[in-house]
Amino acid sequence: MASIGGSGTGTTSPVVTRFAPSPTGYLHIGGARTALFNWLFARHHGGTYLLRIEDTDRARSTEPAIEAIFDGLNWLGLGGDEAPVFQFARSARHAEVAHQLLEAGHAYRCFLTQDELTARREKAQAERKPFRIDSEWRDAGPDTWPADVPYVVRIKSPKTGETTIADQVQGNVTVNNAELDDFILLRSDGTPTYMLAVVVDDHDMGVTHVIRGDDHLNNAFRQLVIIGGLNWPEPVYAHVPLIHGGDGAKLSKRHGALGVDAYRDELGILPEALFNYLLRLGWGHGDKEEFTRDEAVALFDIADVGKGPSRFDLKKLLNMNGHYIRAADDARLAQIAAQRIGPQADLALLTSAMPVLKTRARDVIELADGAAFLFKQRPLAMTPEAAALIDGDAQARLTQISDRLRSETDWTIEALEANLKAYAEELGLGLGKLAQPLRAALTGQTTSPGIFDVLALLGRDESLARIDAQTTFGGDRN
RNA sequence: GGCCCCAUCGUCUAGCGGUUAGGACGCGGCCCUUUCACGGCUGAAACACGGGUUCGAUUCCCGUUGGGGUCACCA
Repeated sequence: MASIGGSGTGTTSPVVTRFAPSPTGYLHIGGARTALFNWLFARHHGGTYLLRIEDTDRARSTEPAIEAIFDGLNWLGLGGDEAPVFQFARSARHAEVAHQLLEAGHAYRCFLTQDELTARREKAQAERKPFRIDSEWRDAGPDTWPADVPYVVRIKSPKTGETTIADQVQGNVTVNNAELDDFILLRSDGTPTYMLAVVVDDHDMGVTHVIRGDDHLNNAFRQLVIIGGLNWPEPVYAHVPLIHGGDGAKLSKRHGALGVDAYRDELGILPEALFNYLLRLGWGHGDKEEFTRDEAVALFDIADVGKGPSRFDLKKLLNMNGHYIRAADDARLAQIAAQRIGPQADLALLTSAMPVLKTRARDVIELADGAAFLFKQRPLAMTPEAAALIDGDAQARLTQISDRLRSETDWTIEALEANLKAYAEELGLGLGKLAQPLRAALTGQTTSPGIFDVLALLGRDESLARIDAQTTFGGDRN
């Protein structure tokens, strides 16, 4: 085990990481990657990976969002090692810690109202001066406290000196303590703020490594003030860069930031493909592009994560998805495709067709579309291009083909191929002249798996029936 | 605007003082071929700029430019 001990204790404690989403929406792609990195880091070090739902914002947290997050996480195989912690349920403990800080003199009651604060903020802005809360209540004694007036509890941030964090991804980051304000720990209604809750929960959950989005880097300094006041050990921090959209702008909900459920349901992505893609976004290991879960666990190191934000590239995800589709088990793919095709999808047929279907699909949608011809009802609906292929000449040949195939006793790919190639030779034509009209008759489309595969898959009776339906006999030869 | 962070092909990245700057996606060409794919081969494509340090900078330092993050009784 690596000796990346927390800066608090000298001994190496078992690694504990956590993914702590707030359930105000689905699990988005950035969150999924943060979860992945936490999971990978914990696994790599033989540690524990925990989940915490930060549902203290009662107005915005919803039950469906919580379910969507668990659903997405489980789909990716990133469920927590223990039952998830719900932050809101722990508010009493958060308040208890705030009072501990109050008694130790590291926090104070502040009676400034929101209106007063807003006024001061606006004044500072008007004077183009940076605004920093400077509450006169910071050092006020109990004798000056107004009675029956609500107050908030603020932390006493240091006003001098500087703090540096040895961030595992960003390196050493230093900030002047003067930049830190006396932020709120407990609101005037007594509820804890995020800043307090995170620190308390991480401590109580035994979190040793905090791996989260870059947008929390500034918060880490504030959280350190609380940790210092409590004399708790500091966790190791690793702030990973955010993921941007293809245009470089922050990936937001209206900017192509889909929930992972959309990648599965609407884009037809396989979980192992998304896992691999997310892993490669911001992290690399030489020239290696594909990683199994085990390889990822063995090779992953949070220190190797890039410091700059990366852009999300759907084309590459799709390409990777194609790789995983080709590598996936046929029965499993048949199962997935069948859900999209409908009740008429025959699993056995679908499974046997999968080898020739999956090289032609980058996602599950294409896979299902490519399989659709297998289950079409006669007479087949023709695409305009396919219909155009069946002209008078083609119909005549189709009739000939029907006759030849009808007397074919060996309905195998090899025999069928030999048969039709011989016919093409007799006619002095390329196989393509025969294959395209045949493909149109058999599938109603101009593209499909190899024509002999199609013939074999459809079987003698169905093949002949589909061909005859397109000849001059109009399918009525019997 | 203050503070913090970042910077290699269009994109994801390898590189960790001396390389023809490598791979992948995408793009072009060729091959395979009954269509479409897959696959194989191949081509174009990058060290943001300016100063240093050094015998030598993509690599180390500073600045500029550009991009991002953050500044709530949200999380």
